[in-house]
Amino acid sequence: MKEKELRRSLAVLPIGTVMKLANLTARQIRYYEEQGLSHPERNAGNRRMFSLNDVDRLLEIKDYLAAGINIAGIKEIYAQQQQKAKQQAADLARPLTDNDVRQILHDEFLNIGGFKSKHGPEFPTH
Amino acid sequence: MKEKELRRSLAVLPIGTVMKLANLTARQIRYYEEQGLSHPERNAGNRRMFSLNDVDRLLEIKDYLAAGINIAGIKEIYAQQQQKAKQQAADLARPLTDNDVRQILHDEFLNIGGFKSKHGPEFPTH
DNA sequence: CATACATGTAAGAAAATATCACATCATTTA
DNA sequence: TAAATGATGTGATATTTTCTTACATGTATG
Repeated sequence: MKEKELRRSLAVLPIGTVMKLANLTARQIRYYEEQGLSHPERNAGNRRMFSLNDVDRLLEIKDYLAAGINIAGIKEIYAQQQQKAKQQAADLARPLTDNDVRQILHDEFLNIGGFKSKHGPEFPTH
Repeated sequence: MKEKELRRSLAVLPIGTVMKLANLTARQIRYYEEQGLSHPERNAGNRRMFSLNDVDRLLEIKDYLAAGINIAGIKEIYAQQQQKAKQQAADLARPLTDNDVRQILHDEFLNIGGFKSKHGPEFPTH
């Protein structure tokens, strides 16, 4: 359902609403943004406007903090998630080159002999 | 899904957001409220706060107006819907009286003979 | 103890919203 | 046709919300 995704990413909530929904102070919300953990949009008047996804993210940050993870740690977690997502997108987007195909076939033969492939990232197999 | 219903009825949107979502001016939105067609909540500072259901209602009003129905007509439509809803709630809420039971049983026997019940509103059958 | 981290708080400016009053323009009615 | 009505625009002014910036605070950590 693509429409639902769109609704969840629509920036429609002012900070006052988000404060209540997430039970956070304005100070906390702005600080998490300052630290690069949250990226609410801005309207024409420079007011922060949040989506439901933004609220989810804030709740997540709150949970991590409550679990004793500091901001630097949370930043790292999100950086790694970002990395993984980027890799997956790349895997999906890049068409197989002739070299990829040769490499895959080569690995196949190696596997037949009981050897393991030395290649880390998997290619889409279809 | 009761949770979804709750989300849709949460008053989280300021009038500025609603203006964009429904493509209405603040004047129009306030006027429809003044006419009793819309009932947004107010926050502690007297600012109108709208739910998704409120936005749906505004879009509906907009459609009715575009269809040539005036405010009085729309008001009547909603009054009738309210009536129907109230009746249905009453139907659901009222426990069966002994008399209801007798009446139903009586109808049953009539139906066996091929006759139709003369009673309009249905009672819950379980 | 000195530092860093997460948050509180205060000041002042800018933006958003409130109400109220009057204007406008089209349609209906007397 | 003049007058009334209905839906919306516009302007003034007050209040609320949010913004940025700066400094304060308490707790944990080296």
